[in-house]
Amino acid sequence: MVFAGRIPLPDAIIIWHFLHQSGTLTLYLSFPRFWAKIIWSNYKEEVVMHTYKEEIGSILQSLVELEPARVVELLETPPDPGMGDLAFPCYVLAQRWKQPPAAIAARLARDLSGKRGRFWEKAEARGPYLNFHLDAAAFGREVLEQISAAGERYGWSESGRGKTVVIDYSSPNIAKPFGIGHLRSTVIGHSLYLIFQALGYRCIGINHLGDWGTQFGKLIVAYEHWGNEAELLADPVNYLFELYVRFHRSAEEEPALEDEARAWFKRLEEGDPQAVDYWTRFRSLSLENYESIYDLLGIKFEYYHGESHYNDRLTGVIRLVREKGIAVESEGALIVDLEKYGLPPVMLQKKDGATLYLTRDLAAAIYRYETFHFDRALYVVGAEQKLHFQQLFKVLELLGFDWARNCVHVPFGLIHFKEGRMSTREGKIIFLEEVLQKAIKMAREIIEEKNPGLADKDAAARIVGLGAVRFGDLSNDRIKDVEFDWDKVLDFSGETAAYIQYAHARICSILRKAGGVKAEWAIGATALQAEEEKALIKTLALFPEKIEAAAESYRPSTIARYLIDVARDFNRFYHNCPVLNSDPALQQARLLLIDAVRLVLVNGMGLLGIESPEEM
RNA sequence: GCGCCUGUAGCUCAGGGGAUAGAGCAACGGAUUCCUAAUCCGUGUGCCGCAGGUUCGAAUCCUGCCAGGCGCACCA
Repeated sequence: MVFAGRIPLPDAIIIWHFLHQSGTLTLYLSFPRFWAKIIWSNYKEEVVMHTYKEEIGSILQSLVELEPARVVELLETPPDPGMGDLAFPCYVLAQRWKQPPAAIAARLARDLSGKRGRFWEKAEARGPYLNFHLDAAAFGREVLEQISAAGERYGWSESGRGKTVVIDYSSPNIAKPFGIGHLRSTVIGHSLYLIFQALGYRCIGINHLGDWGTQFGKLIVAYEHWGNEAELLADPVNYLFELYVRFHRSAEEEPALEDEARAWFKRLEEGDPQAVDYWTRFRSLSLENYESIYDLLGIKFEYYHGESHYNDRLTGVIRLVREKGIAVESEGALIVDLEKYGLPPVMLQKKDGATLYLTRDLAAAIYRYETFHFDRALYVVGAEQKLHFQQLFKVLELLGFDWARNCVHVPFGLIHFKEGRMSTREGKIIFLEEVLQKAIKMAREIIEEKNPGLADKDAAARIVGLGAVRFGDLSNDRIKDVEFDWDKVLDFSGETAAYIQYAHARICSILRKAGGVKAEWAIGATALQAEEEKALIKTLALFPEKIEAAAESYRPSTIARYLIDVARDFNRFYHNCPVLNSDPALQQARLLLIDAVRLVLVNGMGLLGIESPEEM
């Protein structure tokens, strides 16, 4: 509860405040459905809706007998800015009012003729639509003021305040090299982490390392048969990879090796010292490699809780499942029959007594809830594991955990070669490290060619190269499969991170020459009347809702696409509206505008885990 | 066999009930006395997989089919 003067505002949260030199205090408040600005000056309160959408929603409320929120939902953007900035389609009213939509639009336009709002200056009918035209000056000033005041927090909100979201991402099977296939979970998960954090959630990032299971039995068998210490220490990750591939090649002709591997894993689960010793070495050797890549990518986790972390909780889980009476013995194994729910049965314990992936996921989920009391738990894991998660969540539900419905599998498509899928077992894999290094090298070459005078080329190349790889993965809808193509990875033109970074660098260059900006210049926004300027301002205003949309659908691509739009709008502006070579008043307004663009680009790219260099 | 996902321009993909379906790449042409040409502008392209249905209105929702991918008990 916040008190605005004498008016109590329930459920409001102060987002930020700004004390002007004049003594005026500006408060931005967040309500459950909208947010508002309150300006205090001589005890007069003025409440202004944040967006013109909401303003229109309240204006139309009485005229069309619809809830403001419903009106806002129906509002859309006309195909051509010349038609207006926002359109209300009148079809919905046609049935209720028994009139053709065009007649309704005309009538509403008549009702509103001569009227204007704080952000719109006129409304007119065009066919079945009631089109609103923005007051570009008032709107532009408001947008620039807000962005300038919010700065590096522009777009952020408090909608997730007090809530916790646990995000399971990256989660590679170690003892295998970090392949390009691991990139997706890593960057999508990390981006979701940043997005939820921007919305005020407390985020817990967990790297659920695949550091347990039969693959370690396989490695031990391979090492016992063919391994040698010197080679292992010389190049641990590649050597383990070779052993892993060799195991699978040999196992095709000698299936007994698989039994040997299972036996070793069983020994590991029983705590056999020799097995544990092997496991510890293999685990730490490959983890070193993983950590170097996370460092390069700037990714951190709150916890590296691998599957092995839950070992001492597995018997408890098995006991719980038995107590609840949902498990049955079948062919010597312990399973849960899910036929009633249209799902195949799941196995929790093999006939040799060893546990499985799902058993450990069960233990992990329970542990996470007990530890973090999450409001939501996300699993950023490939779409091919959809069934696994349906089963996991169903078993949790059968165990009586009502928080099971807050567990969400965030699936993504497979990354594959033109020729077919990647396979670690067959050695058909691309090393992520190689991809990153090549991208950085290519970026470096382009910088050498385009900007030979740049001071720190290596730093810029690193940012641009890593950005290209990340953006390539984040800009398409995560659910779609992607084909790995070197040409595409190493392409820096068109809809890429470099396009956005380049726009950012251009802005920084202008700002350096101008020597800075001042928030007060927002008053001059009246001067921003060019089509390119109006389009840019409208696009900038969309940023907060894009972040919300990305979180709601768990799709960072929403933000990536949006940033392409921002950069494109900026580039058009750049080519048609000189900043430094314009009249002082216009120059100030334009400087503030491009500074706002800069903030949106930096904040938005930041949510994708991508940096923006000041020069490139 | 059963289940899930995907199918939009030559290629890669946006758009996920609303006005004439959009970008990038590739092709061709143009823009640099001026803030970085990794940019911008212009030219051409579509049975939105197919067939039904719901709706005032469907690329978008529903059903069936086709094609591709991915799953379906001792791997993770």
